[in-house]
Amino acid sequence: MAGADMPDLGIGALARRTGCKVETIRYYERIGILPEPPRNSGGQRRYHAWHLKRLNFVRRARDLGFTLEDVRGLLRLVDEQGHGCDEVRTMALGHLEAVRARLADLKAMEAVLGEMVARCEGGNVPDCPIIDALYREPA
Amino acid sequence: MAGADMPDLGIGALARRTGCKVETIRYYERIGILPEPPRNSGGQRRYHAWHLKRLNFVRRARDLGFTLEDVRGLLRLVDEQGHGCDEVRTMALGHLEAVRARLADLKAMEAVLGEMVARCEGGNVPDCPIIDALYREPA
DNA sequence: CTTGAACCTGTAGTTACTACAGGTCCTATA
DNA sequence: TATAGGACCTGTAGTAACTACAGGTTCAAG
Repeated sequence: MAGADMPDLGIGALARRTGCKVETIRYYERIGILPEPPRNSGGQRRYHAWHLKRLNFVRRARDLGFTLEDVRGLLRLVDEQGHGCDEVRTMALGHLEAVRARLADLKAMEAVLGEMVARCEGGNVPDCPIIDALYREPA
Repeated sequence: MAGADMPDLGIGALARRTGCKVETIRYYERIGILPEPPRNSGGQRRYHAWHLKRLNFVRRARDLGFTLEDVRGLLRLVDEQGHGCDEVRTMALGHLEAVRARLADLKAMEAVLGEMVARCEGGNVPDCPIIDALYREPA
């Protein structure tokens, strides 16, 4: 029996519960990622559990590196009842490949940087091996 | 005896030799990364070997993931004669750490994505395990 | 001399937010 | 009930690092 049943949330409370910033939530609404919530008599946004769930979905997908366009696609698939699991899988696989490519890039960068720094251990030589390395091998 | 002595280069030739786009070169000039070259009688930019060397330096540093601000700092150090090798080393080390942190992030992403996709292998279940995974664990 | 590629400037678009400015509303306390 | 101050509102502009035009000039080859 933690939170009783939750009537509705202001934008700040939603932000706290999802880890998004308030401005980000309004931004998602503006670009159509999060639907416009109802407003109270004073014109302020009131969110329900549904919005919380959806925003958490968005945030998790973003954390995993999906672009907002990807997220838009995933949400579309989620919203079609009986969504095609293979479409979702295809998107996730494509993204996984992109992540792996980026990983390979970063590993190469790490190797070059690591070697540059290691060669420099010596200290204060007049012609720095790091600068030299940057001038050499334009890839 | 490859290229004889090279008198000067138009912006397009410089672009071809460095792998930068023409617009990028003009952009670097605008923001002060690449100094303004002399112009010919018609007002077009003429580059020399020095610019080629400097732009290659910039490009290589960018390829290694240094920001333009980093590059600005590196160039400043390069231009001070008797530059401090330890300053350069500190920058490179800092950057190496950033790269390693990003690598760790990406590896975590890869693991989660990989597992999501693997659980989905089965095919066309009505409630997709990937979507489920995105709804679960808001991290 | 003509044509078409290369070049010029200046501005706006991209991604995914973030940060104001200048106001209105809500709520708790005195 | 008055009021203080936090939460909220809209709209715009800024960030990084380019990229992509539009609407013109210049260059070089034939």
